[in-house]
Amino acid sequence: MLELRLVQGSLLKKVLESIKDLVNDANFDCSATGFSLQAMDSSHVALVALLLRSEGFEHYRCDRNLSMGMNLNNMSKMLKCAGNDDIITIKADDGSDTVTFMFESPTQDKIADFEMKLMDIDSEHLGIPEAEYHAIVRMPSAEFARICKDLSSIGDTVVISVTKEGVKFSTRGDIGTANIVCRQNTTVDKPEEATIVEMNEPVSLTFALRYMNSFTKATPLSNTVTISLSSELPVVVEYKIAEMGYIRFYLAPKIEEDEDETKPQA
Amino acid sequence: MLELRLVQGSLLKKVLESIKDLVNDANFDCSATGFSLQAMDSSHVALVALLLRSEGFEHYRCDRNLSMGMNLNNMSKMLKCAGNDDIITIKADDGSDTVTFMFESPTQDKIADFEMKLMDIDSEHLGIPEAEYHAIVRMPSAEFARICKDLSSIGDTVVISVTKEGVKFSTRGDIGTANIVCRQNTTVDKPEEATIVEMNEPVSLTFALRYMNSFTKATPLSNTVTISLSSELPVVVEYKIAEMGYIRFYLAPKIEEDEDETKPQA
DNA sequence: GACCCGCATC
DNA sequence: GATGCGGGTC
Repeated sequence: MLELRLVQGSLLKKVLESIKDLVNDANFDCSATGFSLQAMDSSHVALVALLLRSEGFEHYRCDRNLSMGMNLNNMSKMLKCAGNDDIITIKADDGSDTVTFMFESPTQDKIADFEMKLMDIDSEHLGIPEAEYHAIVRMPSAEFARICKDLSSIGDTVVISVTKEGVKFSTRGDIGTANIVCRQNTTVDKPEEATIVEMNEPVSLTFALRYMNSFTKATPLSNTVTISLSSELPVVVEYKIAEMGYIRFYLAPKIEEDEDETKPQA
Repeated sequence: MLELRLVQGSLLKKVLESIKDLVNDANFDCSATGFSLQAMDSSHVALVALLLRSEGFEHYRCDRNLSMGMNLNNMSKMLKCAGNDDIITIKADDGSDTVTFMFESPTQDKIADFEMKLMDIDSEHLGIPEAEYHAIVRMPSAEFARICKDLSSIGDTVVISVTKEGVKFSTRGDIGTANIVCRQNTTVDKPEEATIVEMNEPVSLTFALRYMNSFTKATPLSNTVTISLSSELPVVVEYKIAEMGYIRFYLAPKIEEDEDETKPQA
């Protein structure tokens, strides 16, 4: 028996908006710890890891670990039927092949329940080791989204370079080149507007903008984004979900080629 | 000679927006009583009845009864040329095969007139008997529209069930099922936000969501919608038009089939 | 289905 | 002035 009551239902709506374009089907795993998901994108290049800790739910009952395979597109369709202020409850009986989403309007005048069929999905759950990163950049999520969108109109890949001074996003395409430098800036009024660079050693890595732009769909979930970089490791793009957990996107860097061959294929 | 001056011209614009997708051609009937229309939708399944009473017009002159056949798409194109604050005057000479729409801007700085050809349309004007309904639901029109839209992302038909407690909208489709319950609620601050259920006996009827979603195009005309249901009778979905009349949509229920065959074809 | 723009609301 | 919602376009 599973029953998770999330007062801020819009969080779950946003979570689905941010991953449904990347992943078609995925298992949601419920345990005493929380509600989580780990999945590769459809082309098996990027990885999404979501965690919503049990403490973030108003009510969290999970009698035993449960893995529920869902079609994220269908799940998203159902969640779109919830109002942004609705309370969302996720229910499943043990052994059932369906999950129920219940939406309560703030006034309790409208109560909706949506039942969705579950699917069998075999997914290898990767253990993702905690790693030391050469550099960790924290910056406003909207700014990062804007940069990725802007650069993708020029080129297909972005080179992210971190130095003590800040972080540089560069691209190159048929029509020209672009470099956007964000200087470290901690003296801003509001902490969520700060750009903070923690650097152990300089690093410069290349990524496909197509995936970066997918990741930035999670921008509504958090004011800030954290980008963790090491040479030879996948970048981690993390959006914290207030009081509950995070959504993290992992993407392997492209192998750097010659300077004048900056558009290698994946 | 016909001359109808409607100060709130946006009403007429909204009326056309709400029926032009349902009905291609229709006769507008003018009499001393008012300006009215009754027409079946193009697939002959739903019926629209519009009434704009003469008292709602600033000036209403209709020397003798007149039936004017119009292509609603063309009429809508012309009305789109009127500003939302414009005063609209409808003019026709006896025996003429055209109608003229005149638009006056609020400041009188712009006066436009659009002449449209009339068409011969033979339409049986159905007498619609006043009926006793098993249940009448009044609810915010935007909420009803939202429910119809949401459910249509899951299934093709909606079952509307009224009990003393409230009204339930249900559907079923390939990806799952949905039930939305709206409880009776008269204690709300604003009367237009209330949900009121008058029930003589419980009723449960099935309708094609495609038509319901067409009807809800009339939502801008009124804050509330009234849904009148009886078994074996067409449902009436009514939007009152302030100070002037109403627009009503009639739709026959689908014949209920077995529980496990809930998606019959029209 | 995703993206962009305009309108309405707070 | 900023944010959220809805409609239209690609």
